[in-house]
Formats: sequence, C-alpha cells, structure tokens
Amino acid sequence: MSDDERLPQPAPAEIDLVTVLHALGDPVRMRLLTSYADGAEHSCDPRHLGLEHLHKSTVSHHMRVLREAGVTTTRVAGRNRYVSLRRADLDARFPGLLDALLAATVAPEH
Amino acid sequence: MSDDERLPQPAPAEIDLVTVLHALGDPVRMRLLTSYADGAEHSCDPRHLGLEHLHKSTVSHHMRVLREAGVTTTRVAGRNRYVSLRRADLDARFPGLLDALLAATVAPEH
DNA sequence: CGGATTGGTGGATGATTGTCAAACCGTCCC
DNA sequence: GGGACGGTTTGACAATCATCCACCAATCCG
Repeated sequence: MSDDERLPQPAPAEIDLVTVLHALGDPVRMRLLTSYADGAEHSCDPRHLGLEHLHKSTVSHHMRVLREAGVTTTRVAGRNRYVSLRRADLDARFPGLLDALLAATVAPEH
Repeated sequence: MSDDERLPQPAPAEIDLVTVLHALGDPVRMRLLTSYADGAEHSCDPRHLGLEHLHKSTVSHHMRVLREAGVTTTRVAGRNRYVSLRRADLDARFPGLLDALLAATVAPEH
C-alpha cells in the first residue's frame, strides 16, 4: 500500500497558515475535517460523509481545496481514493491548531 | 471611557468557528490579527498597521469583517475608533485556538 | 469484451469578495 | 461657522468561488 500514488500536495514546509484557514473557512470543508478527525482513511463518496445534498463533483472540488492547502492527503488505490488528515505535518507546523479546531467543533453549545 | 459606544458585534455565544476561520483566511486580516495580538487598542489608520499600500476604505472593510465575525471589538470615542482583540471571548469559546494561530504566525521558517 | 463502479474534468452560472474612488458624516478646534 | 481629521458608506469592477451538469477516465469484474 505504500507504493500507491498520492495526489499532488504541498510539502510540509510549504503549508501556509492563511491558505489553511481559507480552506477551513467553509462549512462543507469544515464538515469534512471533522469526518477526517478520526485519523482514518475515507472514500470520496458524499454519502459516506453526510453530504448527500451535494453533487459529487462539488465534493471533489472541496477535497481538492483541502488537499492543495495541505490539510489532507489522498492515496490512490485502483479506482478508489483514500483521503486522510495530515495530522503530523499540521501539528509540526502549527502546534495546537488542529487540536483547538477539532475541540471547538464538538462544543456546539448555543 | 467605559461609557463609549461599541460598534455592532456578535454576542460571545454567537461567534461561529467557520465564520472566524473565513475571516482569518485572508492575508490582510491575518496581518491585522497579529497587530492586535498585543492586546492593546489600535486606531484604524492603515499607516499604523503596515498597510500603507491599501486604501483606507479597504482597511475599513477588513476591520468590519473581523468585527462581525467576533474577532475584534471597536470602541468609538469621538472621531476615533479603537480596535482590539476579543481575546477573552475567543479563548472561552475556542480554547487554545488564538494561541495556536498567533504562535503559528511567528514561525515563518522555510 | 462490456458494463458497472469510483471519481475527476471542464464549462456555465450566480454569488461573494477585495479593491479603489468619491462622496459622506460626526467630531474636534480655530 | 467652517475647515480639518478619522473613518464609513456606496458604487463599480474584476477576480474568486461554490454549485450543478454533462461528459470523461481508469479500474474492476463477470
């Protein structure tokens, strides 16, 4: 599985904070982030992500934004793509940021 | 000075994470955030903020976005407006987020 | 092979956004 | 009163963006 290809993504040092924030400043992509928070790999099927109301090409677009911002990585295996969080890279570059973000999303008090 | 008026801003419980991230997903507004990180009040003059290249109405627009997202508060005193971070409100609602963001902006290694 | 599955590409469209310029508004002060 | 000062509002414009749709590409399987 380590010889699978990965879709283009920025090197760890190239991950830009403003770009990451811009990527996460969207409800759909924030939703994806919380789905990826378990650290597991996820397919791209909108139905597996609570995004049934969105066209698959729209979801594809959002996943590209996340990947190009350096938030996620995509492994290609056959006709499937497995998306997962770049937690180590993000934690190294922006210590505490991911934890704070994920903690904030599960405090929906209002 | 405590009887000065404040420009409209969301209540602490109404501050939305995605809205905050969207507000900070812009280089100019992120620059403003770092300027406000000292906790002090700042005037709106672009020349005091390293934004000499921007029109004052543009800066005014960015400050409005930050305020309406709940990131900053603006006190009106005579013909001056004093902008400052809503650090307590943000820390209460999104613990660790502001610290992580500000720490990340001062690690420009590459 | 041929069909089904998984997902991406490209175009179109309407909405949002960043910027500037000009006009405006309240306040301070001469 | 009448400038000058600090900032906001409005309008315009180009760029970006989120979304859908139709089509395409690669892979797997019978």
